Amino acid sequence: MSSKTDFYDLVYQTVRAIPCGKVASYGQIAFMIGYPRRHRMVGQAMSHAPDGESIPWQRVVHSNGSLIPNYAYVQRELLAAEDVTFKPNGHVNMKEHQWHPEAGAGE
DNA sequence: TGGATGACAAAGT
DNA sequence: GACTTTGCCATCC
Repeated sequence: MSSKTDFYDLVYQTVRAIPCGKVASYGQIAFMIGYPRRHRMVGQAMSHAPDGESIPWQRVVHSNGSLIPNYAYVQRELLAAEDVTFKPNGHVNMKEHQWHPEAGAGE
């Protein structure tokens, strides 16, 4: 317990708990699992995350709604399939799709 | 052991 | 609204 591995595991479970058509920011996830200062670790957790575990990493975006520069193209396709809408500048409509854990998918 | 790096965030420009 | 600088924490060399 209280290990970095557990932190990653919490991230994976939280990300996996994101409902369809919703997105969450790194800080949002880090905060809800109890580590508001570890938003960086969330990103690293995703980097080390097993993409075979059905982890919707594409639902994880910047607090600003911008996608991951290196994966923006993939995210856009995946999120578009999730019924998520984008702004004319290519950013996610956080206002409409930001995940609210207490609104239904609460831990 | 110490320095550099990274799928970032917040504030400032 | 988009870019730049600073700060945070764990991992890699």
